[in-house]
Amino acid sequence: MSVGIRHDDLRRRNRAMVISAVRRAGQPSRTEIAATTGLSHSTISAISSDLIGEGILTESKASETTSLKRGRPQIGLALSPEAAAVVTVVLSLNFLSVAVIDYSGHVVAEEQRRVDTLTMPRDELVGECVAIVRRRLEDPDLDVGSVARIAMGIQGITDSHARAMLWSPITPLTDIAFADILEKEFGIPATMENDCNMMAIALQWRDPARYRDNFIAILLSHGIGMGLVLKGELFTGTHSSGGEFGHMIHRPGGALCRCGRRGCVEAYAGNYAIWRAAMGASEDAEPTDVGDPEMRALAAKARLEDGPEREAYRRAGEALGFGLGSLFALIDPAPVAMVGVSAAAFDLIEPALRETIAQTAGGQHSRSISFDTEPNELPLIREGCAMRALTFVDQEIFAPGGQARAGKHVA
Amino acid sequence: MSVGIRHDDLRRRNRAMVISAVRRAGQPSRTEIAATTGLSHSTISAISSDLIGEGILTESKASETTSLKRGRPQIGLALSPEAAAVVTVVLSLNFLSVAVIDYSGHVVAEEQRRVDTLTMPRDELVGECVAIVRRRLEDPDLDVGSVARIAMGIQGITDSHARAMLWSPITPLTDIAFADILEKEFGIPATMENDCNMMAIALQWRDPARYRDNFIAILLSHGIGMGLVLKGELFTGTHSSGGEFGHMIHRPGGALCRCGRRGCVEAYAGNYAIWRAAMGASEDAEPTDVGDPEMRALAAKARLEDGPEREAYRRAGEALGFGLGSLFALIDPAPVAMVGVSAAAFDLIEPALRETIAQTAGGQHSRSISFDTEPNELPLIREGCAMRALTFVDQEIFAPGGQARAGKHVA
DNA sequence: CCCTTTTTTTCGAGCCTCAAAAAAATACTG
DNA sequence: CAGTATTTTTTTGAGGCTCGAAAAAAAGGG
Repeated sequence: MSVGIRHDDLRRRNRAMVISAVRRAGQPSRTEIAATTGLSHSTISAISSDLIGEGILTESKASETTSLKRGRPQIGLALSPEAAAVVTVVLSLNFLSVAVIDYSGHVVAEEQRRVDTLTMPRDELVGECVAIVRRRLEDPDLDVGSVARIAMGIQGITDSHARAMLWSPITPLTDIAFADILEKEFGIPATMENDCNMMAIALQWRDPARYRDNFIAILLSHGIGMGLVLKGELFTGTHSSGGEFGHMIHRPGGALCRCGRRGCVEAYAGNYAIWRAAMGASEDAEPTDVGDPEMRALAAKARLEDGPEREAYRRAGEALGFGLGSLFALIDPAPVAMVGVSAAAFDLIEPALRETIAQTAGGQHSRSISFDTEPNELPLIREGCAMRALTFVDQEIFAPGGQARAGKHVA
Repeated sequence: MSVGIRHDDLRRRNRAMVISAVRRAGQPSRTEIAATTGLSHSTISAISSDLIGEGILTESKASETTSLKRGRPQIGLALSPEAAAVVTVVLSLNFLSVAVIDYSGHVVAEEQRRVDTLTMPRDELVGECVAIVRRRLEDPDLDVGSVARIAMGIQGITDSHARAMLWSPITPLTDIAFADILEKEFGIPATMENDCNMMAIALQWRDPARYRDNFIAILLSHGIGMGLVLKGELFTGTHSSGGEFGHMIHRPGGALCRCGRRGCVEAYAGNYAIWRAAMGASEDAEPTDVGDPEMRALAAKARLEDGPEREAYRRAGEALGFGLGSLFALIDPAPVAMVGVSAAAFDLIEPALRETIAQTAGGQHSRSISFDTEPNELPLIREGCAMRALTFVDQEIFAPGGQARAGKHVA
C-alpha cells in the first residue's frame, strides 16, 4: 500500500529533482531549474546552495550565449565531476569491457579484454570480471571521487532485483549473482542489468525527444532481445528482467531456437537463424556462432541479388513483424530502435516487417510506426549502465532517506 | 518532466491517502490509518477532523470486535454516504444498465433495459443512454448527495483519455464520444471506459490479496478482451484502451475473425468461434451471435462425450494458451481471472491451455500460474466503473489542487 | 555615471508534520 | 463500586519547508 508523504521526504524529493534537472540539462541556471521543476526561485536557491556546499554541484561561468542579453548573467550549475564515480562492466560474447565514469558522466578510465566466455568455467569467468574491475580501481593514475556504484550489463536474463544473471547465451553457466559478488569484493553497491534494458536507458538520454514515454529497443544480434519503456519507465517482468521478445512463438513447432524450443522469433531473426536459412541448412540445424563480418558479407550479397540470402532476411522481417504486431496489439504502436549488427541490414528486413505488421491488430497505424537503427550496441549498453548507476547515486546517495523508516515500528 | 512537490501538495496528497485508506479498510480507526499510511497520529487526527467537518467522513461507533480489548475503544471512521454520488452506465450487447451509487459504495438506484444495440442508429443509441441516466437522476425518490461523476463502461476499444468509444463489437457505429455527450447533457464529469479494464479494477477491490500488483483479467464472451494491471496500475495503451489480446495473431492466415482479419486468438476462442467449430462450420463462416444458454448447452455436451464440441473447446484453449504464453514472455506469469460465460466452461479449456503455455517462453513456471473463474461479467464491470468513479471523487474532488498550477507560466 | 534589466539571495509568513504530553474512554481488580 | 491500567484520540509547541515579495547583485545601454 502506498505510504504517506512525510514532511522530511519533501526536501529529499526536491533535492533529487534539482540534481536530476542539472543532469538532464547540463548547465542550467537556477532560473531554468525553477522553470522546469515548477518550484520557486527561493527553494531552488536554498537547495542548490546546499548542494554546492556539499560538493555535489559547482557553479560554472555562464554559458556563452548569455552575453547578448542584458541583466545579471545566469550562473550555470553543473555536476561536480569529483563528487563521486561509478564503474560499468559490460560482459558480452567473448568480450569484457570496463569503464570508470566520473559524476558528470565522463569516462575517465577504461579497459577491454577478449575472454572466451563460452568455455570458461564459473570461477574463471567471475575471476576475470573481478580482476578487471580491480585493475581499474587500483590504478594509481585514477583520479576520481569515491566509487559509489558498479553497474554490470549482460546479454541474457537477469532477475527482477538486478542482482543476478539467471541465464545468458554467452555462457552455459546459469545463476551467477554478479551483483552480490562485486559488492562483497569491493564493498560498493552493485547491480546486474539486462543489456537491452540498458540500451533503452541510453536511448532515453541520447534522444529524449524521440525516446521518452513509450518506446522499444530491439537488439538484432546473435539473439534477439528487447528493452521496453512504458510511461517513461523501464518495464521489467515480475520475476525477471522481462521482455523475452525473442522467444515469443512465431510458428508453433517451427524452426529450432537456441533456447531449445521451436518457432521462436529468434529462430528466424537471430544472426544464426538468418545464416542458417541463407546457407540452405535445415531449420533443425543446431545454431552456430556467426561473426559480424560474415553477417555484413551476407547482407551485401542479399542486396546484390535475389536468392536465399535475401529470402532469409525477408523471413527475419516476417518474424520480427509478427512479434512487434503482437506487442503493438497489447501496448499500441511506439517508436522502435533497432540495435546491433543486423540493424545495419534493416533495409533488407523492413519491407517484410512492415507488411507483416500491417496484418496484425496493432498494425492499423503501421504507416506511422517509425524505426531507427544503430549498428553498434556496446556503446549504448555502457552508456545505459553508466546512466543507471549515476541516477542511482543522484537519488539514493545524494538525496537519501527514502523508505529508511520502514522498519521502525517493528522494534 | 516530473514536477517538484510544493508545500501545499503535501496536505492534498495526505488527505487523499486518508480517504483512500478509509475506502479500502471500510471502518478503520485513526490508529489503524496511522499504521497503514505511516503518518503520525497527530497528522491523521488533524486531517480526519477536517474531513469530518467537511462531511466527507463520519464517525461510526467502534466495530464490535473491539469490546474485548481494554482501553479507550477505537472510533471507526467511515465514508459519509451522502457526501457525493456517482452514476455507472454499462452498455453491452443488447443490454443497457445504469446504477446510482452513494459515496460509501452502495447502490441506491438502478435500472436495466434491453436495447437492440446492433441495429440502432447513432442518435437512438445515444438517446437511450442519456434517457436512462436522466430517468434515474430525476427520480424524486432518489436521495443522494450531488452526483459528482459518471463512469460508462463498454465492450470494445476506447481512447486512452477515456472520452470516447472508438470501436465496439456491440454496434457497427464507431467513434462515439460518450463522455463528452454525457458531460454536456448533465454537467457532470464523465468517462468512457473499456469493460475489461473495469473488470480488472473490480477484481483489485474484491480480492486485493490475489489481485494486487500484477494480474490479468480475460473476458471470454462473444469476443475476447483483456484488462491488464501492472505494478498495481491499470495498463492502457498509448492511444487506446490497449490490450487487444483477442486480436493477437495465433495462426497467420487462419480462421476468420469478427474484426475482419484472420487467425486472431478470438477467431478460435470467442463464443462464435467455439460454436462455429463445434457445428462443423468452415473457419471462413461469418461470425454469428450465440446466446449464453446455447453456450452452456454446448459446454454440457462437450463434457458428456468426446466429439467436435470438446475439440472446439480444446482449440479455444490452445489459442488462449498461445496468447497468454506470448504475454507471459513479455511480462512474466501473473494470476489470471477468466470472466464471462465461457469461464464456466474453463474445465474444458484449461488442459489444452496449460499444455500450450508450457511450450512457450513464459511457460517455464506454467505449473505455478493460477486461474480463477467468474462466469458473470456484468456485476464486475459495474463494480469497476463505480470504484473508478468513486476514487476519482476521492482524489480529484475531495483532495483537489492536483496540477492546477500547470498553466501558470504560460500566462 | 546612472538607469534598466535580469538573476540570485534574503526575510518573514504561513503551513505542515512530528513528538510528547494531556485528555478521554473503557476494562480490570479488589 | 471506586481506583488503576490500558489504549485511543486530541492538544500543544517546536522545527522545517516552501512561497512571495523585496532587496541585492551583476551586467549592458545611453
